[in-house]
Amino acid sequence: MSGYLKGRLRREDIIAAAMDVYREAGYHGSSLREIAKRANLTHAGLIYYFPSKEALLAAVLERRDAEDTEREKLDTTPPGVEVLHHFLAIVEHNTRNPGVVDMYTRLAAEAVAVDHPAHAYFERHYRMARDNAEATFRALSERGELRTGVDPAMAALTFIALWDGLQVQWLTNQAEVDMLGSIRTHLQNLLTVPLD
Amino acid sequence: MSGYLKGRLRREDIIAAAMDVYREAGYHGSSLREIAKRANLTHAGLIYYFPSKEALLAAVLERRDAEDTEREKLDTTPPGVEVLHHFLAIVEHNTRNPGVVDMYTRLAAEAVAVDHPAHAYFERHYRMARDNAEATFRALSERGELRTGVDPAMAALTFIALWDGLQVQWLTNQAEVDMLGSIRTHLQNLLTVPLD
DNA sequence: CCTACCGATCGGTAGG
DNA sequence: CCTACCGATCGGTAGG
Repeated sequence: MSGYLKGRLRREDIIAAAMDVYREAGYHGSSLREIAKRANLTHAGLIYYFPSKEALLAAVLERRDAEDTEREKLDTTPPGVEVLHHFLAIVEHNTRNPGVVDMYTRLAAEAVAVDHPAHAYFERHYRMARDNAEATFRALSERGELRTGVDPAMAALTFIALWDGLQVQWLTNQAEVDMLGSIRTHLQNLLTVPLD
Repeated sequence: MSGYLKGRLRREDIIAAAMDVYREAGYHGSSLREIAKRANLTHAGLIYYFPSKEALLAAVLERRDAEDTEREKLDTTPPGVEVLHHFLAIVEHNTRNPGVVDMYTRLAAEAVAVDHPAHAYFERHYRMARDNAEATFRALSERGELRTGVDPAMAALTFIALWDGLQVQWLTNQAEVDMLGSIRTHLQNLLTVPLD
């Protein structure tokens, strides 16, 4: 096994451990010592791989985006009902992966503070999500597939806000909250065509 | 000025300072020393008034509820469209008080963690909000004022989730987000009668 | 209400 | 990648 490969695997272990700890304690609440312990090394050893606490956070966010091949596909899907199906597929995927949702929600909430190291990341993330949704609703509107009086920009904002809010409710009580059904129903209520 | 009065005023100062710091740093991110400094005493002095960090948090949440005479009024309003007007009045009031919304959102997000000292408080808070909304939609449904096929329980969950999600978006970008308009439009879309 | 202190924990560095 | 350490900060206590 080459030294480079070993190093890469070690980094992956550390990132996975960091995601676990961020999920439980947020960024500020987590310590390099706790993350290092779960990756079986000392906190000084961790710093050998990631030069600072912030650099590790950046690596975690970067890998999360890299994993999101779904988002990649989203970018290349032409605006229309198909995009809504893509959104729903992501929600369904999330339903089977509460850990990632939990980590993301935890960090996003913390990063509302302007001086949080992930603030810029999430600002960009949300803007892209909103723009994407707005373009979709606009295309639907031009084809007459959006109910009369529904404004694409407001529909986009409402959709993203609903998605976020539902994740929080779902994380608090997964048994009682039908995240996928609620979003599907909400979208269907905006459309003049069936969503199936 | 009586000693008791002085003590009560001092406590109010400390609680106000705590709300400020919680808003900026959350509960775990804030220190008794910083809160104390803003209330013009030492952190040991603060502990003279509130025996622990958790006791101060409890006092902050308690006072926030006490201030919410609006919620009190909500409890005594019979289910129906009038309750929706009450909800919208709260949203409008919040629009003029970003500080309190910010503090609440920050704490609520942090308290998703089950071992957070405010976890039980927010669980109760959300359950009450959801139950209240569900009873309202149910009453509307029985009078035929809810659109066909709208399920009161799902409408309540969706409404609370949307409200929460919009607050986060609004806090991040107050200029671009029409919180009140979005909620009003969403509600109107569920009804068969005008919301005015 | 303060001064003075405690034990614990933090991110990061030195030096190997 | 570790041991050993630094300066800073934390919540809480003692004792007045």
